[in-house]
Amino acid sequence: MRIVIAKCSVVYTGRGDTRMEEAVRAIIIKNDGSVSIHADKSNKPLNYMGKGNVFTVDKKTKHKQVWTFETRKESLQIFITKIVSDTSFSLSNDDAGLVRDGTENHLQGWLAENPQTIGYGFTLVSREFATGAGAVDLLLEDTGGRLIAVEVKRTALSATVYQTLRYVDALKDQFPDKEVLGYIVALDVRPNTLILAEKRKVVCVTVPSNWKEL
Amino acid sequence: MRIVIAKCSVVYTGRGDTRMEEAVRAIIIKNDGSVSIHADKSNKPLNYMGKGNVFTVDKKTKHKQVWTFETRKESLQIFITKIVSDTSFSLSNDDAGLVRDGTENHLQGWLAENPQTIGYGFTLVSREFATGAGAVDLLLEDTGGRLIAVEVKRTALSATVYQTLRYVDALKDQFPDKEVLGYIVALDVRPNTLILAEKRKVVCVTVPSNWKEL
DNA sequence: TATTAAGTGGGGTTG
DNA sequence: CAACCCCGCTTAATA
Repeated sequence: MRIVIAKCSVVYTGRGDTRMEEAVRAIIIKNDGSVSIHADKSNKPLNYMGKGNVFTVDKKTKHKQVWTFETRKESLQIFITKIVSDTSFSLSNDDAGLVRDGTENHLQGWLAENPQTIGYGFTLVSREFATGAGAVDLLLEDTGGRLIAVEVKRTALSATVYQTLRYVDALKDQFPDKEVLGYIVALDVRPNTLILAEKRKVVCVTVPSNWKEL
Repeated sequence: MRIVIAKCSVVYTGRGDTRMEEAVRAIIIKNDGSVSIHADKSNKPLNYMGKGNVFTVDKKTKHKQVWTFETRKESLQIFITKIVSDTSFSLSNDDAGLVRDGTENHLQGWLAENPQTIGYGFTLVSREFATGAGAVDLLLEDTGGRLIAVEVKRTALSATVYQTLRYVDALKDQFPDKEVLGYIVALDVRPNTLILAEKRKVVCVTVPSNWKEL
């Protein structure tokens, strides 16, 4: 990992076009070839390019250089005016990285094992059940033999309601003799989404954020 | 801007929960208080926290420290085992940052002024026209007096088709005596999206990525 | 390989 | 503050 502090301006062309006027910034070049350019604020870089680029240095003079990072479709050029510092460090190259807990996937798994928390007497029919409109997260059945199509989300938005309705319609086609209900189970259901869901007869269940402790 | 190279493990709790085993990583602490932790790959940090946190250091011994970054809702703890390097740099504090060109907004503006590029004889009725299902990007009219609801996107996905259909339905309610057509104009239309769009009678128009030069 | 969906998504705009 | 939508989104799962 190489960290360069330099006065520079930057031009990017590819998926979009961006440019930055001259300023003193931190340039981080990593082992995999990725590069990011940082100002002294925000955890996000001002500009960046992923691994897999070709890095070339065009030395006009000792203090006038153009660094080019190029892939087939994109190019990032750093016009170096003055280098303040240029250091390389050796980090762990077997870094296991980040482990996530409590994602939607965990929640879905837990709900599959505890369907009665969604509604009294509910039992699991299938997980990721394939309908004509895509796979529904959970397919349940209530004590009256009605099918329950459950869409699990961290945050439920209005599009989630329409998504659930498509599953319900597809299931009604598949099982013409059954009654089918749509449910949304989410950590966060927006007020607007709730209103829309009620209008379209979709039930929303909010899961407390500490569901893991149950 | 302070750059620390250290052997450390990390725990984050807040919007989600994450943890990282011990490894040598780069820790970047900026002037606005934001922090990010980097491995020697990817332009993105392994873990981070935005500005506005409270930074406290709990020194067990010279080489055993716990750095805590806390906001009201989140907390990031870095368990420092060994510090390899600890340097501070002064960057521009008046960095003007990034300027973007050629975004979807630009495209939408250009299309509003050149509606005939979408279809022969099309004329602009309104931009960001409010329907009951949200604002449609462009509302046009063809020579036959039909209304054209245009959704402009960089990349058109299947959800875009449903979004357009909701606009079309809402416009039919608003103008029961008019015929209403749905159009998607995008730089990139995925094959699957195209198939779905044809099935639902939504027209897709692909804009060449060099539209700016026209 | 391509498509879909999740993310500690981020960030801006509008009501 | 919430809702909505774009982003050079990125990234992982999946068909």
